[in-house]
Parts: sequence; C-alpha cells; structure tokens
Amino acid sequence: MATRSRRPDRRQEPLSRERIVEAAVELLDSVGESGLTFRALADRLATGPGAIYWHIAGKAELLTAATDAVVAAAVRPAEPGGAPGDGVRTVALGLFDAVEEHPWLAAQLAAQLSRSPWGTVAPRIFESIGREVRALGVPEAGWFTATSALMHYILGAAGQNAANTASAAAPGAGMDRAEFLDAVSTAWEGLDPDAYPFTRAVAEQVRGHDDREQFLDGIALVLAGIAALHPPVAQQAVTVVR
Amino acid sequence: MATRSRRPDRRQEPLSRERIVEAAVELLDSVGESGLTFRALADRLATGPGAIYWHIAGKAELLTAATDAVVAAAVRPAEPGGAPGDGVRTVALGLFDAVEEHPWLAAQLAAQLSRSPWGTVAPRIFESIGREVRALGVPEAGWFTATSALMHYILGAAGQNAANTASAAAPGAGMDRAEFLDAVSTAWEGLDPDAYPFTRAVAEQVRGHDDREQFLDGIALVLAGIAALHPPVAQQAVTVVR
DNA sequence: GGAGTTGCTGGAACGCCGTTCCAGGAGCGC
DNA sequence: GCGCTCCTGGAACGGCGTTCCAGCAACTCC
Repeated sequence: MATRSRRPDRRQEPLSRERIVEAAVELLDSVGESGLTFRALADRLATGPGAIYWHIAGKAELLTAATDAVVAAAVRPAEPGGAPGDGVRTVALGLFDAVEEHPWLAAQLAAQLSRSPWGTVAPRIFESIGREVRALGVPEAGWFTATSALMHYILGAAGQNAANTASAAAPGAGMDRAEFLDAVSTAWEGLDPDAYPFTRAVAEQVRGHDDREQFLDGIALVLAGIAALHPPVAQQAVTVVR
Repeated sequence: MATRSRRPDRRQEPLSRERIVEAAVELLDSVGESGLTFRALADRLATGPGAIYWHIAGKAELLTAATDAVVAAAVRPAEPGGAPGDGVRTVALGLFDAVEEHPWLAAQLAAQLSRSPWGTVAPRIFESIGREVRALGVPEAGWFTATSALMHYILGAAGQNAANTASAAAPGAGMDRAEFLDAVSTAWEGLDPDAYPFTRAVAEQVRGHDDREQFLDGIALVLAGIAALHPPVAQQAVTVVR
C-alpha cells in the first residue's frame, strides 16, 4: 500500500548476513561509527537485536564485514596496459575515493591492519597493490617492502585527507573545505616558533592545496623510491642486479 | 601500615591531570584499550569517577592526552651530525619502539590522525620528521609531500609490526614470534591461487624476516624516492649517488 | 495429515560503560 | 568563626553490547 517512510522496506525477504552488512554500511555512512548500534540496526531492519546475532557473532565481526565489503568494492582491478605506474595510481585512487565516500573507513582500516593483519581485508589490499608492483618489474626480493611502503602511504594519506573532508563538512561547523584548510593552516602558524619551526614553515602550503594532486605526488615519490632501489628487471629474462 | 596490594599507593599527593594520564597509560599497557574504564582508573587512583572528571573532560580527551604523553617521550630529538638519513632513522625507530612498547598506540595514532590532524599529536610527529627532511636538503616545495610520505609509512609499518608482536604474545595463544609468523605465512599460502597469486608468492618472505630490518628497508625506499624526486639543494656539498 | 524437528525471529533482561549530579570536606582569606 | 573556592567520590541515569528464551513458520518423517 502506501510507501513507507524510508527505503522501500522490502521486508519479506529474510534476514541474511549480506542484508545486515549492507544496512550497517548505510548506517555508518549516514550517522558515523558511533551511530552503528545493534538497536539502530535492528530498527532499520525491522527486527530485534537477537535476530541479528543469529547471523553475526558480534560487533567486531560486523565492523570487519562492513569494512571488507566496502574494500572489496573499492579495489576494482585496473585494466591492463597504460604507462608504468598507472595501475598503482588506479588502485590508490580507488581506495582514496572509498575512504572519502565512507569517512569511517580510514579508522577501521587502520584498526584492523594494526590488530589482525591476517584477516581478509589486509590481503585484499595487499594483493591488488602488489600485482601492480610486480607489473612494474620490481624483482621479487623487493616485493614485500615496496608493496608495504605503498600500502601504508596510501591508507595513511587517504585517511588524513578524509578527515579534512569530513571535518570541513561536519555538522554545526558550517565550513567549506577552503575555510577548513585555512583554519588548520592558521592554527599551525600559531604554534610556538621555537618548538615547531618546520610545521610553521609548511603551514602556508597547506592552505588551498589540491588533495588529489598532493596524494598523487606522494605516490610518485614512493614509486620513484621503488624505481631507484629496485631497478626494474626485464619482464622475461630476470636477473637480479646488486 | 601493611603495604597495600598493588603499587605503593601514595595517596597523599592530590589528583592531577598528570597523575591521571600516567595511570591511564599504565592501564592501557597492562590491560589494553578495552581495559581503560573510568571505574578501573578510579580504583587505581583510589577515588571515584567524579573526581577524574574534574581534571579531564571525557574519555576522548583522556586517550588524546595519553597518546600525546607517549609520543612526546618517544620523539626524542636526534643528535646532530651523522650520515644523511640518520636523523630520519632515529626518529622512525623511536616511534617504532614506542608503538611496540605500547600496543594500543598504533590504533590511537591512526584514529587521531584521521580524525583531527590539527591536535597536538600530529604536529609533534610531523615536526620531528620534517626537521630531518629539511636536514636532508630537500627543497621547500617538497617538504610537505616528503614528510607526509615518511610519516604515513612509519606509522603504518610500525603499527602492523606491533600487531604481529602483540598477537604472538597474546594471552592464551602460547606462541612465540617465529611460530606466529609461520602461522600467518601458512595462512597466506592457503589463499585461493587465482585470487591471491601475489600474496601467496610473498608469503615465504614473511616467514622469519627481521622486523626492524624490514622496517628500515622501507625507510630507505622512501628516502630514495625523496632523493630522486627532490634532488637536494647544496647544504654544503651534498651529492646523492644513484 | 498430524507430530516432531529445525532454523530463525524478536522482545525482554543483564551487566557494564561513559557521564552527570550533588552533598560534603579541606584549605584559606577575612 | 565564617564564607568561599576548589576539589572529592559515591550514587544514579541512560544507553550500549550481548544473552536468553518463548514462539513460530517450514519442512521431514511416519
């Protein structure tokens, strides 16, 4: 009959792990990490908390599953061909955009990588970056170091940038992005000159920079390091120099 | 008279923000993040929760203060002199060791950097790394990118390594470090060959590697990228091989 | 086709958390 | 002595993750 308030509310199909995770992601996106409670989730799914526990072991598993779902959608495989490094940039921007779209993702990724690096999330990201590293012609001995360096830079920088975006758009503080960066820059300029000379000197660069561009600059830096330390060997006819 | 159960219990000196933060760090170190509650903290300080709130606004501020205190102790200034890059390594290892000593630190750092990069923690780390970057002779235009890349790598890699250490020593799982790495390596080797060829290929390197060495390899990689992209302007007469 | 079983549901209840409130004590100027 | 400020700590509140369990479809077996 009358369409319900929010969402189609198709509540004939039974509860399932996928539907729960999907609802959890929506809740995280709309009300943030603290808004994801089993009660709110149960309301949105028109059920009770107990029913959810039949499908999901607890909150930790719920957050892991939500993170994994979003990451799986984000690391779309790069199409073959293109300049060396294009594949890395594609994967990196995929994660960058995902973190920007889901502001809760950065903290979750960091928490999960630094708590259980053997879950499903870490290998997924590691694999998609690693393939591009291999495609660059890096010799096998350098795979782990190069991929780790890229992964940590990508996740760290994307997370910090998402924080900027989110804070600028924060409810209450009617700031746009430029105003927000200006505020940060001004705050840094106000630091103690003796204790923070470097940060003060960099403050000006923060004002009005382009996030995406700066993010890619960092990628280029790490790629340059990879190229310098691991001179690409020919794809076939592999020889390890050094 | 009789000495109390835990700690000297010197409870004549009044409550203070420092004493609270100190107790919070001890609690975090001994029972982990979930063990830090206002009730437990009040017990340890032989007071009630209300008294703590007179000095600290809430849990978020408590965690921020604890993180800041540990970071401040960790980023000891590097002594001048030494080969180019030594300063960076000193700062990096300081943070690496701090994260290893305080396993909760990695998640806190990530959360705080990706939530409010304008707090006191971020500038502190940024500053100490940045000074070393400047000392490398990087031109000013490259300061922000180079320092960010280093910072993200350092925090990410240190956090992941701390997770390994902590998991290996986890209560219940009577594993030592080698066993733990072996378990991770084996798990990775068991991944789907079609979906995870790269991760499987790297699994062998994970077994029995040296953390500190691998961490420094990553630093060297980023430093090489900095040297390649930002050829140092002459400090006195710095030349970079390549 | 009835009875038993299984798989799932959702509301009630438990214990703990962060946080607030407030009666009161210690120290101090007057 | 008195009032005032600063600080204390216990009690209480609302909300959280989690557990428990009575109930109910659907399906199986006889």
